Amino acid sequence: MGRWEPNAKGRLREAALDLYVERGFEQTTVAEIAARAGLTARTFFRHFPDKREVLFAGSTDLERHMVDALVGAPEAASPMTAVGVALDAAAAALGGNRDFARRRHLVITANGELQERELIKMTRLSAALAGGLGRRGVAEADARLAAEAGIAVLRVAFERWVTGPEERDLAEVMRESVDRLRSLTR
Amino acid sequence: MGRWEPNAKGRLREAALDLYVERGFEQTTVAEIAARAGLTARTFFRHFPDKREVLFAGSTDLERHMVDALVGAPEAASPMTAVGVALDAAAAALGGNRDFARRRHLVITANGELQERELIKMTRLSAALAGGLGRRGVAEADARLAAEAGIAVLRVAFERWVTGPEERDLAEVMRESVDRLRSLTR
DNA sequence: CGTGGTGATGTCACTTGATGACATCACCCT
DNA sequence: AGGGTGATGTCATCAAGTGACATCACCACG
Repeated sequence: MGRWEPNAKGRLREAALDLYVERGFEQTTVAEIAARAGLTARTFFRHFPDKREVLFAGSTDLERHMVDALVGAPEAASPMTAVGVALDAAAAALGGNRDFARRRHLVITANGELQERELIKMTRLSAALAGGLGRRGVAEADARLAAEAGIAVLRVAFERWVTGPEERDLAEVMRESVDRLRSLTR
Repeated sequence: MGRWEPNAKGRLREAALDLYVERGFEQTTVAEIAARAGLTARTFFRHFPDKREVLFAGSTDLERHMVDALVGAPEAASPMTAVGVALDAAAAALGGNRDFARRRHLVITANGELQERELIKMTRLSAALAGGLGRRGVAEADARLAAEAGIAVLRVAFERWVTGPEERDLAEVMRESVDRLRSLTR
C-alpha cells in the first residue's frame, strides 16, 4: 500500500487527542493536528468531516456491536434483557482502554460543541437500538422507551466508571446501573 | 432610546428563520440575515453568539418558566406530579404560536448541527428541572430520572403537536403523554 | 445651552474551519 | 516499461467568528 507512513487516520486521532488534552479543543487548530501527524490540514479533512468528529469516529463500531448483540439475544428475552445484552457488548467495546476513555471524556466535558456532538451520537445510538428492538417484534413506543432507558444507563455507568477513582470493570458498573434503574421504576 | 430602528434582535430572529425556511440553514449566510434585518454581520454576532443560537434564544425563558412552576408546585406533590406542573408551564409558553413552532421545527429537523444544539438545550433543561426537584427535597438520582422522563415527554408531545395535522391544545397532548408514560412504566 | 459620556452600530482586518480543483508520485498490475 | 490508482500536497476561496477602533444620535448634567 502507500508510500507514506501507515495508519494516517490513527495518527491523526492520536495527535488530535493529545493536543486537545494539552491545550484544549478550541485552542487547537487543524493545521497543528495535521502537522503533528506529519500531514496537512487538507488531508485531515479527507479522513474526518470536521474537527469534532475525530473524537467520535469509533461510534459506528460501537453502534454495530450493540445492535448485533441486541438482535442476537435469545428470542425469549424481554426488551430490557435484550438491551442489557447490548450494554454488555458496549462494555466489552469500551471497557478495555480506560486511560484513553478518561482523556477523551475530559476533553469532551470541557467543551460545549463536543458535548453537543456526543449527545447526537447517543441519540443515534438510541434510535439504532430501538430499531433493533423493532426487528425483535417489540412495539415502537416500548422500543423507544427501552432504548432510551438503556442509553441513560450507558451514560451514567460510563461516567461513573471513567471518573471514579477505582479500577472496576465497566460491565460490572453497567449491570449495577441496570439493576438500580429496575428497582427505581418498579 | 436608539436612533436606529427598534427591536434589532427580533428583526434578526425573524430574518434568520425566514431565510432558514426559504433556502435552508447551511445555505444561508449571516451576512444575508443581517442585510435582511437592515444590519451588518458584525452586529448579528453582538446579539447572538453564533448562527445556530438565533433559533434558541427563547430557551432560557422556557427554562425559567418551567423551573418556577416546578418549584411552586404544592409541597405535597410527588416528583412526577411536580414535573407535570412544569410541563403545563411549558405548554403555556410554547403552545401559543403553532405556526412559528412548526417552521422552526422544520428547520431544525432538517439540519444536524441544529439538532445537536437542540439536544444540548434539552439536556440543560433536564438538569435545571433536576435541580428544581432537588430544591424540593427529592434525592438526586430520583430527581434526574424524573427530569429525564419529563423531558422525554416534552419532546414526544411537542413533536406530535407540531407535526400533527389537527389543531389540538399542546397542554392536552402533554398530559396524555404523561399518562401514557405512567402506564408504560407501571 | 453646550458638553461630554454612553451604547448600539458600522468598518476593517484577521484567524480558522471547511471545501473544490488540480497536481504529484510511489506502488501495483499487466 | 508503462499506465492506472489512491492517498497526499498545493492553491484558492468562502464563510464563521472575533478584536480593535470609529461613528454618532441621544441623554444627563452643569
